[in-house]
Amino acid sequence: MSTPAGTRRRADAVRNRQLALDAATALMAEPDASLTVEVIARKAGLGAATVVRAFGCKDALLDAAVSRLLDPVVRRARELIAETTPTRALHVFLRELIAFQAAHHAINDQLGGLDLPATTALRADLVRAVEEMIDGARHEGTVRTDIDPAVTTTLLGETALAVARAQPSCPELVEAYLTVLLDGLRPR
Amino acid sequence: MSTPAGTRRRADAVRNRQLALDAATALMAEPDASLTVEVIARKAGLGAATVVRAFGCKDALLDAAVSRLLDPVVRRARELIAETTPTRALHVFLRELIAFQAAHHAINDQLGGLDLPATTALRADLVRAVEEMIDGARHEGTVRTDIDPAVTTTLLGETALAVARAQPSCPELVEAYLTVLLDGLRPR
DNA sequence: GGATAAGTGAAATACACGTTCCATTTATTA
DNA sequence: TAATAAATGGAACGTGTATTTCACTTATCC
Repeated sequence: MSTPAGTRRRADAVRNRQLALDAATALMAEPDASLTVEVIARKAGLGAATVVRAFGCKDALLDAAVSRLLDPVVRRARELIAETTPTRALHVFLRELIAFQAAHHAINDQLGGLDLPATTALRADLVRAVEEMIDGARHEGTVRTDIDPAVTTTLLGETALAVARAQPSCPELVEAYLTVLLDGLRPR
Repeated sequence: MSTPAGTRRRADAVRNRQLALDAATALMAEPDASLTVEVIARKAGLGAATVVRAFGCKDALLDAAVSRLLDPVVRRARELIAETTPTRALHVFLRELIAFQAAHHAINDQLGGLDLPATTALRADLVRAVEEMIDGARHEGTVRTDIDPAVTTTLLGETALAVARAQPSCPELVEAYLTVLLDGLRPR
C-alpha cells in the first residue's frame, strides 16, 4: 500500500524525500523559522515543487516531520514507565517533555489548526503514557485523588506546554513550575 | 496631537471609527472568528477601506480593540487590591482572568507576533498588579517565598492563559488548576 | 442652498502563500 | 548506448490577505 504500486520509484526521489524531511525537521528546532515550502525546499537544496510532490501536500510533510520528532518522546515515556516508579517517571518525563517542547516550539506554535493524522495519533499515545504515570503515582500516594486522572493529565499537558513556550524569556520558570505543580499535586 | 491638526474631522468619520472598533471588539469574543479587515468591515456595515483608514492600518485597529477589552480587566485588578486582602484578591482575580481569557481567546491566539503598543502597555500594568497581589500574599504567609516574585507572576500568567485556552474542551480544568496551583504556591 | 473639503467603498494593486504545469533532465533497464 | 518512464524546478496559477486608488457622495460652514 506504501510500496511500488504499478511502476518503480526512482532512487533520487526517495533520497530527496528524505532531504525534505530532514530540512523540515531541522527547521522545527529553529525558533522563528517560517516553515514555508519555499524555505524548507531551499534548506533541502530542492525546488518547492519537488518537496510538495514528495509528500502530496505541505501538511503531509509537516505531519511526517513532527511525527519523527515526537516518536522518540513517546518511546522515552514508555521506557521510563518500564524502568522506574510511576512517581519518578512522571517527574523525570515532565522535565524532559518541557525541554523538548522548548527546543521545538514551532511544533506547538505554527501548527495550530492543522489536521496531522500521524501527529495526532502520537499525541494520543503520549497522553495515554502520562495517564499511566499519574495512575501509578496515585497508587503510590504521591498524587492527589480528588481530581479526575484525565483532567490531571490535561492540566499537566497544557501547563507544561505553556511553560515551555515562555521558557526562553524566563529560564527559572521551569524549576518554579515543577516545584509548584508537583507540590500542588500531592495529596493534602 | 490626536485632535484636529490643520483641518476638521467629520462627525461620520468619528462614528464609523467607533463602529469598526465595536465590530472588532465583538468579533474577539466569537471563537473561530477570522478577524480579517473584510469580516470586521462587514460586521460594522462599512467598506474595508473605511475601516483601515480610520486606524491607519489593521494592527492599530486590533491594538485599540484589545486595549478596550483589557482595560476593565486591569481596573478590576486594582479594585480588588484596594478592596480586599492580597490573598483574596489573587484568588478572585485569577479565576476572573481565566474566565476573561476563555471568553476572548482570539486575543491570545490570533495576535501572536504582532506589535500592539497600547496592548503591551496594559499587559505590563496587569503584570504589575498581579505582582503586588503576590507580594502582599507572601507577607500574609499564603504564598511561598522560595520562588522569585517575578517568576511566580510569570508562572501564573502563562499557565492561566494555557488553562483558559484549553477550557472549552475540558471545563473541569479551571477548578483543578486553581486547586493545584494555589496549593502548590502555599509555603511548605 | 452652494462651495468645498472630507469621507466613502468597489475595484485595483500588492504580496505571500500552496499548488500545478510542462519543457528539460536524469535514473533505470535492456 | 539507446529507449523509456520518472523526476525535477522555474514559472504560472489560484487564493486569501492588507492596502491604495479614485470617481462619487456627503457633512460642514458660509
